[in-house]
Amino acid sequence: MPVIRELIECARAFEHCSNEHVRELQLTSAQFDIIATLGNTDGMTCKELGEKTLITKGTLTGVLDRLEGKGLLERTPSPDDGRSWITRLTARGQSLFERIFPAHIRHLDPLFANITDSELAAMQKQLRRLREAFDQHDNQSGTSIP
Amino acid sequence: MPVIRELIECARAFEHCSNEHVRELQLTSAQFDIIATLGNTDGMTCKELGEKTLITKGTLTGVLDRLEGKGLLERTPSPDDGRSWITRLTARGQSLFERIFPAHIRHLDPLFANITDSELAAMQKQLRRLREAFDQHDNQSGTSIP
DNA sequence: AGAATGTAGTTCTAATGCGAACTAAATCTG
DNA sequence: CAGATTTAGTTCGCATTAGAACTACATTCT
Repeated sequence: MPVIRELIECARAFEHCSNEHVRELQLTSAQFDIIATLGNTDGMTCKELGEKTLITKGTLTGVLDRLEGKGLLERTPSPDDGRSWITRLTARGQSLFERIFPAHIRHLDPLFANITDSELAAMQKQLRRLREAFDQHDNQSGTSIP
Repeated sequence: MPVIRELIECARAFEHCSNEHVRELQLTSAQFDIIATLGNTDGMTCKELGEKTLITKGTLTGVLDRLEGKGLLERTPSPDDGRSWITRLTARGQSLFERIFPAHIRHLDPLFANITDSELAAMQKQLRRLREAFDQHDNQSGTSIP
């Protein structure tokens, strides 16, 4: 499965590039991901955050705790749903976001310099297809009820 | 960066598929990876193992410790290099490998059923290109010495 | 309304994961 | 050959990861 190897290496290589820049800001990759997702929004629930950032809910609690500890975000009870919380950036968090997010984009941008948009789009399509095959397989082995 | 998102989702989806099967054998993904890499070999050094499995050396020590604890592998000092160890499967490890490796391949095989070899090859090539862009960027920011 | 079921978040455990500091051995210098 | 620099592997600290069990609130169904 050389594709798989390349897939994983590629994902790691990207994360490494991204990490390198993010670590300078005393943030981890996951923490940056959250800040970037919450930036310029009115906040969202844990569930939404998890879906957008691909962080599992069990992990999310810890990541959010640490960000809350740093004073970068706050959690308020949801008015609509008693089980749920709205997580949003604090003023400090928002200002951090505004400072680092564009810089991060600028940092990553050159990575894609030699690849055209249509190539990227093609890759995305292929990857999606592959992922759907994986997901489908998951469901099949999960649901043995006819 | 929707490609990146797809890339990461795809890698995770695969690992999830793989995990599901491997966990039944009381192994973690990383542990299986080691077993699969050492199977049918005369053993190799930590460094080689790290390169082949993409596991960082710091992590590797722990993974190998646990496998050694299970009696699946053994470490003997390298005759050539006093710093280095040869890690190889024990008889139990080898027999486990022979039992589970083909089964794992059979488990994963259907995932790729709907994708042709040439498509996979094309993806691999694209991913490689992308990864090389990432790696290159790493080196650039790392080495500021001309 | 009341029971069964589902869902949002938290907590827990065990294992990675990464990077940095460390030890010991090897290799490269001069 | 002595000293400086690499390299192999371990150790450490901290954060993340998956997954399962748990709590509390919502929804559904009758």
